[in-house]
Amino acid sequence: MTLDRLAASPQADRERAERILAAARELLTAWGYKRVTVDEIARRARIGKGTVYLHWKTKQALFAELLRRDLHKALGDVAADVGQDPSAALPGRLVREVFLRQAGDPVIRAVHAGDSEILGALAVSPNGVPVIQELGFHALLARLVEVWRAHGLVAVTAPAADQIYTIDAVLTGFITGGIAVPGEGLRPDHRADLLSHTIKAALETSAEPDEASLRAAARDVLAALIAARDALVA
Amino acid sequence: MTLDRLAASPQADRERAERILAAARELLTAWGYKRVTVDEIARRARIGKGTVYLHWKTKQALFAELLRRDLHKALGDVAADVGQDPSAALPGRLVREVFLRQAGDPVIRAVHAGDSEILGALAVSPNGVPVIQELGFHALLARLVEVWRAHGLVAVTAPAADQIYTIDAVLTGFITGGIAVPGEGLRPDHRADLLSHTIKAALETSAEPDEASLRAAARDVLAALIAARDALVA
DNA sequence: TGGATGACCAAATTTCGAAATTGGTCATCC
DNA sequence: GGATGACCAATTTCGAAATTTGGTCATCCA
Repeated sequence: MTLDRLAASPQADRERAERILAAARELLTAWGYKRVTVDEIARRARIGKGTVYLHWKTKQALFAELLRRDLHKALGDVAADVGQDPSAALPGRLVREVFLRQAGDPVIRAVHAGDSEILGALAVSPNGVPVIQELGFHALLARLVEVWRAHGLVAVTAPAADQIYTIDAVLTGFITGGIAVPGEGLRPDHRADLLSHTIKAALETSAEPDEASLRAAARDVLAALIAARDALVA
Repeated sequence: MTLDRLAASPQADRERAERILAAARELLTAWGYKRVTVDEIARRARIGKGTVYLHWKTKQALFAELLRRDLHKALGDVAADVGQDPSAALPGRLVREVFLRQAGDPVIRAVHAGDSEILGALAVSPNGVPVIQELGFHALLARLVEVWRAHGLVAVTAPAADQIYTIDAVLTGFITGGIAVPGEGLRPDHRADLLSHTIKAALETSAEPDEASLRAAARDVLAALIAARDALVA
């Protein structure tokens, strides 16, 4: 998404873009989209303001790439987990990983929570569609459910649409946190365990999956994650 | 919570208070707390503005009673269900009922969702505590989990605090709805079914409860609901 | 000579005092 | 003596002036 235009050297050019993105990320989590000025980003990256516009056409485009970068990394990390251990492809386990990524990254959390305070103009795309949809999260979730069903990891007696909705609602509930329970007495990884257990109980088949089908499912889940990750670059 | 003060007749006085509350409820759901003026309420109730202040000391006090009234009725309704059918006391069933009440009542929904757009100054009490906590929702939930555990309807292997948190998060997730899934393609009662199934799977013991303990649990659940309801009046 | 820059501009946002509105009171009136 | 609406202080809204900011481009070196 960087503008095509020659620089001193492709090497230096890329490194400069990284410096700009790093400055933008810092400011975004600290101040939120609206309060961050391009001037301030340039100052932190120790370049002129005009130089920012040699890399991105608009402020929005810059932050959109920032979002894609973070999400790209998160999806890659989750995919790596699945590659390491096939059982990480199970619904409960996978949702657990997603939860922990957002707990550890303010930007990703903002996306999942639809936090317009931080996301500002990025919260909804020009078409009025929430970024998280724009970013293909729903398509990925639908694909994952499809894979899980195909490999018998979740019950096929219930409609896939219901399972998608359930996962989305439960994940959102754990991310935003409940209303009634005061304070955050629970550690993120413990909350992740509760979420994992809930998803597992609500969706996974009671029978333990055999090694072979789990391994096959993991391969498809991995492919879906990588496909979703790579789709971000397009 | 009405001010103690003599009126033409206790009968007429009470009826007038009801007219005021009805007008306030209409306006609250249509415009939200902040945009509703006491003047407009009085106009709709066809009385002078000063008369409103013969019933409540402040605008906040008026709406606080409105909230309590709606919640009082909802808790009574749920209690009635449990009285009718003991199996309505099961976690999944009970949460289902709560979900349907909030789906059907804009004021209750606003309370559960923490909708400060509608609740305005009511969203948080003067102490900065969310209304829903102030209204004892957490205490009720804790008590219900305690009862369910005592009667073997939910597993006692997991800590009660975890179960309370889980119910709260899941319920909140279903009320606010997920982020990724576009549109509301699902009917409220169908969403209620999915919620019910999720809670049941995540918390209830696998063994079907015997008639006797279910009946005993229902009695305690009923008592807890009534106690929570009556606590609103204090 | 072309990549980097910051002065510059139109548009959006913030400021802040004036004007209007509103929660709450109370002298007045049936 | 219960009900009322004119009235008041305090808050909110309005709006125009002042400031800020996203984005451009003539200028400047390396």
